[in-house]
Amino acid sequence: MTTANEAAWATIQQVSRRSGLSEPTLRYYEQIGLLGTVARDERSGHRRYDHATVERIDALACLRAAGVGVAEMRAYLRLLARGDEAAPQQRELYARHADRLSAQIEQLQLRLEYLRLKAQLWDARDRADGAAEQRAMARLRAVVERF
Amino acid sequence: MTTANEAAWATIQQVSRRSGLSEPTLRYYEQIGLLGTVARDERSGHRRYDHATVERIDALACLRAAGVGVAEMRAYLRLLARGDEAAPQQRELYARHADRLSAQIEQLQLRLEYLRLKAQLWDARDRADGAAEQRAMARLRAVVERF
DNA sequence: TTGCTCCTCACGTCACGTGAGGTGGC
DNA sequence: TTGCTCCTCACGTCACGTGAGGTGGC
Repeated sequence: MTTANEAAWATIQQVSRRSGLSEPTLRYYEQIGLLGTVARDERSGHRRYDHATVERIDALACLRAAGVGVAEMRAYLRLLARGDEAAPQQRELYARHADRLSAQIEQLQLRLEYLRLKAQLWDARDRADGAAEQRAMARLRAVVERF
Repeated sequence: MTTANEAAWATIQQVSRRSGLSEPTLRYYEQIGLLGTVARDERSGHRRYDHATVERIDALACLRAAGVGVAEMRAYLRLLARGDEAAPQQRELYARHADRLSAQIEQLQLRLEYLRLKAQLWDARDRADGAAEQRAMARLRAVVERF
């Protein structure tokens, strides 16, 4: 007997935590045909995600994180079905979305700087520390320049 | 006479590019009351975003990037209206969302690594380079471990 | 005159989220 | 027996996107 931890399958909660996709999202993806057939426990009807499905969800979750929508996920799955024959297209697809995500992360890092500086600004105001407030405002102006 | 470049106001397109919010989104935010009153050109009816409004949109856009929804944006605006009195809450709000965004960025960086390695994997397969394929797969397993 | 940007209004869409009501497993 | 997780199904929601049809500015 095996526990879920070492088993050949995973529960929906485990897959949700791993992938960052919510449980409703995993059911939704299955319903619209992104996951193929997901095995079930015969008695309970609970989903049992096997290794291949989990790997597929890994890929979909990473694409989703890059802002890819359902339509292009289907395009990806069509390439996947063609195997090594579609290797150049797979390379292109992954590289393209990696580049987009990379640019997106850079933007987010700038926004993060902004949020941190705003926190510092209000902290300075809370402490009535005029000098610190001026420093935060100067750094904010520099960040905003790069928007 | 001034050009838009050096003017005291900005067009919706300029604000859209700066903030990363779409033009429909800017109109939507105005409609639901997040922007207050946006000035208009008398003849054309075109929006003229003044400096204060642009700064407000900067803040909203950064919060949006951190995944903040409309409801909490309103909460933020209520704090803003209270001025320095609400400084501790402002500090807390910004710090909280900065922390969330920071964690989110870390996750995204992991997903980015995954996408890049997948691109390398398919590139190796395309070139029928078995050794490179094995290396990419090994590195992929290491990344997936951290999901 | 010709693009280009902008406008309003109505409706559509995408990707889920949220109960209600119920069943299995330790 | 009691939480806990999971199920289906129907509907709701959030945050916009998308035309249609039209007007102003260089």
